[in-house]
Amino acid sequence: MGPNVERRPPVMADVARLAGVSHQTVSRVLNDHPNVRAETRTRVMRAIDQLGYRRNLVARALVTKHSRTLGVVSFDTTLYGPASTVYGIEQAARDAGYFVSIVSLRTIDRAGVNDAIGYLAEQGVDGIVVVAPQRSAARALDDLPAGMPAVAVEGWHQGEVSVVSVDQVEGARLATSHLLDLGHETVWHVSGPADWLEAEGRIEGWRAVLTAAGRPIPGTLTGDWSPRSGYRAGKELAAMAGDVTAVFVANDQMALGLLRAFTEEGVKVPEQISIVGFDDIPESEFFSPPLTTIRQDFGAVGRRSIDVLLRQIESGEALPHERLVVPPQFVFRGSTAAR
Amino acid sequence: MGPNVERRPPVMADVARLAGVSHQTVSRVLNDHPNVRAETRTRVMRAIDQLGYRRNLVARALVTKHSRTLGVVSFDTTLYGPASTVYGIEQAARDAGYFVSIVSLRTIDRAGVNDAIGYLAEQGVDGIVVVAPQRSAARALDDLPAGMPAVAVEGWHQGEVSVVSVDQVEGARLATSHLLDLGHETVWHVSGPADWLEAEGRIEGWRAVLTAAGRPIPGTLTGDWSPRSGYRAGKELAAMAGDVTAVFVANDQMALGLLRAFTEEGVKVPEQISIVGFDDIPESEFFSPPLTTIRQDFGAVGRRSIDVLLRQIESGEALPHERLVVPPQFVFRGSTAAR
DNA sequence: CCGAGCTCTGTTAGCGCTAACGTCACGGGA
DNA sequence: TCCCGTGACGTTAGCGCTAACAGAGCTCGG
Repeated sequence: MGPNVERRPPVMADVARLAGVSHQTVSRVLNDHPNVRAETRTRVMRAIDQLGYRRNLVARALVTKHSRTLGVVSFDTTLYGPASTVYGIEQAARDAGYFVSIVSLRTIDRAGVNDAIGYLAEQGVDGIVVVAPQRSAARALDDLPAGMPAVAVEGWHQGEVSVVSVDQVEGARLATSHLLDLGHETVWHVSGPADWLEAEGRIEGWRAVLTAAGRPIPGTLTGDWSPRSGYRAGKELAAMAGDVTAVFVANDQMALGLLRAFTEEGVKVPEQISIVGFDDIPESEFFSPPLTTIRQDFGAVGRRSIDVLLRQIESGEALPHERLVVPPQFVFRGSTAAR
Repeated sequence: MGPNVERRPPVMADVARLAGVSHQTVSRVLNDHPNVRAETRTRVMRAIDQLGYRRNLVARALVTKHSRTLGVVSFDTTLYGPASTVYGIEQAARDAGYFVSIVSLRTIDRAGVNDAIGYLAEQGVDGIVVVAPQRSAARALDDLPAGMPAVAVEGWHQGEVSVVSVDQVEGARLATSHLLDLGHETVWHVSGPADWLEAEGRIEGWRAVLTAAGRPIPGTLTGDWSPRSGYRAGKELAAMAGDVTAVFVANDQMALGLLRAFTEEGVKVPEQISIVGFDDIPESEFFSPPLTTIRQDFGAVGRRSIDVLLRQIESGEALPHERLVVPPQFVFRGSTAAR
């Protein structure tokens, strides 16, 4: 044990000393500055891995004003949709050389989202992605710190920020039209919870198709995205089995609940009632019967949102906010049949 | 437009000037230092929100050597298990005042995990959680940067770091014993992919119970956790319907695949074959039939891992590494019945 | 043959904070 | 009265990096 018992990690100056150059030259090597002699470069490199040196990005961020870190605020990343979106975001960010700092909210409201954004701002993120599926949460984007690049995912469409989302209305249209094309007189709808933008969009698309076709519009049943709520809705629907022949359910998990309820009540799918879901979770294909549904490309949403955000960050300017829409895709499987 | 067109965000010195104190006093207010007069404190606070000042945690981290950020490296956070674990981690960390920086690997191997750890170390995280469900990945923990606090989740049990995991062997025991208690002669097993520690643990527990009971041990079918692979296994099993009366499937998604295959082949569950899954994903309760399974408390795993990690960080010392085990829970539903 | 213009490297001055120490006023015990 | 402890600040010196400039040695054209 010499005098340096304190094994503090090596810093740039240590590398410089060992390589016999100035610390600035080390910095130049690390940042691929062109004006460094090849011989000097290798000498520095040798010193670097001899000492096991790693540069301190915190110090770097302090002077460059760029942390190369992006903030993500999301809600319940346990759900398939948010989880997939965040995954897409993280992948795209890392491919572009950015880190991702995540805050996932337990309950989502304006204050919570605001706090989260505040924390991330203090932490020095270069930009923020807000996965804001609820109206109340999306509004928090109105009071972003000045000059903070940001993008909303599945969010509100008329704020000061760009928005990337799947076209929910179109998805609902596809689902509803499919059912009508099959000869069903009308289509019932089990919706997501109020205040969720996705739920609203799906109701809108469903209603629009029925209206355009001049069909009666049944009252909607409201769920909370969970299989259990779908199960409850299924029981209700089964009770009116004669009247109901087609149901568009706002997500696959609730559709599973319906399927279960119908099985219990002896209602045959698709013989008596046809069902269309939404999301295309990996399980849907193996439901009994396999679920006809609308696929959302969450990965694409994540990637696109990072594209938009990075363009904003790297231009250094407040670009005009755009609205990017990812098309949904109809997936035909066994839960729907002609009347 | 005055001379200060450049609207750079306010810094501590700006607050100090406005409040008529030194920047150090501002710092003291921000850090709740006791020796500040109440009147001074309020004056500073007023200046702070008059300017909309937010402190720069990057600068703070540079001098304190603590970023209050934790790194998490995980694999495919789209899957229910990892997603839930990461969610638990994030919640626990934030409750303790820490941020979470995530790296999710596309493919998991030693080099990838090592790189991820390296990035996080450069970024100045105070500690790292590695969700390392595969043997190869778990080994990357052997070459952590010196002095970096770390904890492995669902990982290898004999490294230099603490490990938190659900007791997979015990879970498999519960599943297998249940089936034997029901009067089945033996139990087949559809396992997870090789190299996955969870898959190994479940095989071990299953085999141990059969061995102890002196029952024949059928060859295992191997899946990849996906419903599709379960479906394939189900087709095989259905072909030998007479011989097979009970199957323990290594996760719920594959169990869903089996269910589907059995439905197609006209094999009745649980009348002809009983099935037990693993995980208790939210959907399981609504499968047809509802799935008997083993619940893993991923949230608890996440929370415990943060406990261990923070204890390490805050003690500032290399504590003896421990092995924390979260008990699994048996959940009886409709997919199993007496022979 | 000389200065303009390169390439390569070193020196200096911060980035925005906190730690450590210095200073000053006050107050109470001998 | 003096002394010293203590509360409430201010001042200074970095943390580990990069940007900006400085300077030394070289090439090359007129």
